[in-house]
Amino acid sequence: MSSRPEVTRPEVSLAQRKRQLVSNELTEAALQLLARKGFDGVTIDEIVATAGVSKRTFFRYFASKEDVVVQFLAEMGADMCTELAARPAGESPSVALRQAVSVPIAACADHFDRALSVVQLILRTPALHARFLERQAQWRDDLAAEVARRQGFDGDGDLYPQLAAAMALSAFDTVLQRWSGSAGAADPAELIDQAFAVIAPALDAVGRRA
Amino acid sequence: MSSRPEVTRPEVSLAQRKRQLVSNELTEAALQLLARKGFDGVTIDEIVATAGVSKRTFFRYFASKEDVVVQFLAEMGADMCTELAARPAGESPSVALRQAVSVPIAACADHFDRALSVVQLILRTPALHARFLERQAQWRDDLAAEVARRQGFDGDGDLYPQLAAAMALSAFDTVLQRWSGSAGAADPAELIDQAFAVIAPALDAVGRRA
DNA sequence: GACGTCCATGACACCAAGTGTCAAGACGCC
DNA sequence: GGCGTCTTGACACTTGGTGTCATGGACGTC
Repeated sequence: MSSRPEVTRPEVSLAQRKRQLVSNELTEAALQLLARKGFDGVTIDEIVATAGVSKRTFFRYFASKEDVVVQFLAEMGADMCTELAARPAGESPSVALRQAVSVPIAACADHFDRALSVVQLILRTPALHARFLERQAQWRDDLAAEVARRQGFDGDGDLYPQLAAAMALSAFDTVLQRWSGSAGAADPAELIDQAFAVIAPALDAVGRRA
Repeated sequence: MSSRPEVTRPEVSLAQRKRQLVSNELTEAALQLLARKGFDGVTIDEIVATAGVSKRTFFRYFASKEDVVVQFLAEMGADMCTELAARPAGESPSVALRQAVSVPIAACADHFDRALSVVQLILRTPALHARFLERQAQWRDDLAAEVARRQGFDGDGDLYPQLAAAMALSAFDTVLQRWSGSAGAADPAELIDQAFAVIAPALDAVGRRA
């Protein structure tokens, strides 16, 4: 945030738009090929040939073959944290977390077909599932920090924040699993409600503290 | 080696004992090297050179470089399921699951130093953490099936079994994390109790069913 | 004791993921 | 037009992982 006598184009620079374009092209080519031929049935060379760039460029945009899929859902974690931070302070943990988790779920329902095929691909491919879970572990830490802040925990003393975040993400996972298993037929919002009905007694039992 | 009055077991064939020997040698070499130089700092060639076998043989015993570490904790999942199945039918879900989760934790405390270094290695290495979580997802399904059986759920209708298993494993993860983070100083049994005190209200709220 | 079978192994070639390096081109600024 | 910066492609290279085949040892059978 410098008060620099600004830029002719306050919009994004041409270079950045080009970067975005290449990234989109790569993601598009990858998701289409992977959804059609499976994760192990597609090589990086195939993807980059389709997208019209070199292999080296692929790895300048994505850290790994898994990354191009998982990163497609990357902002989910950030969205959840943002939403949780935005919930009113007085709201109970179960309600606040349910709203937070609902954000990415709603986004899935939004881009229905695309999201469904990606989620199915991830859940069906061990290597992708593993990376997805690992990324979730980072979301969990972020969520836990926010829960601790909201509920006034000082930090590492109590297990509640970590567990509350973990339970919310378990609900998220279970919903995703059911949703993709039903080929999108199940209502995500309803599944979320059912899942949180199960875990809410633990989330809201946080009464006394030191 | 076998200084003990040897029982030549016709049960276990020589071939099987040889297999076990090679497997142990490989695991030993791998864990020592990995703990010392980190996951990315050790190549398969180094490991097999230390163990005195060929690279091809390594992959006849382990599916991947990650596997040699994660498989070291593999029976944990089976142990948990076995213990859960052995708990008395009348026991509440929270108690039964706590006992089940306590089994591998106690095993960790048993082989203290070895288990600690392995757990720390896993939690500190993204690739290993990912594989570990993915393996846990399989444990979760097994545990969920057993929970469903115990509580009389018919199967895929209700989310409770999946979520109960997920919560128990979240407790497991959180305990492992705290334990390894404290370099083994924290008491695992105490951590387990704390964790289950948080999630028990949800586990035991399973009242009515179809 | 010789023979045939099974199985684990090692050697080797091979594919695919990922990285380091470098030269060439595109862009922005003066 | 000239110059620094950023992006890219080409290429070589390391490493994880697999297919294939020949060897050799253990074991059972004659």
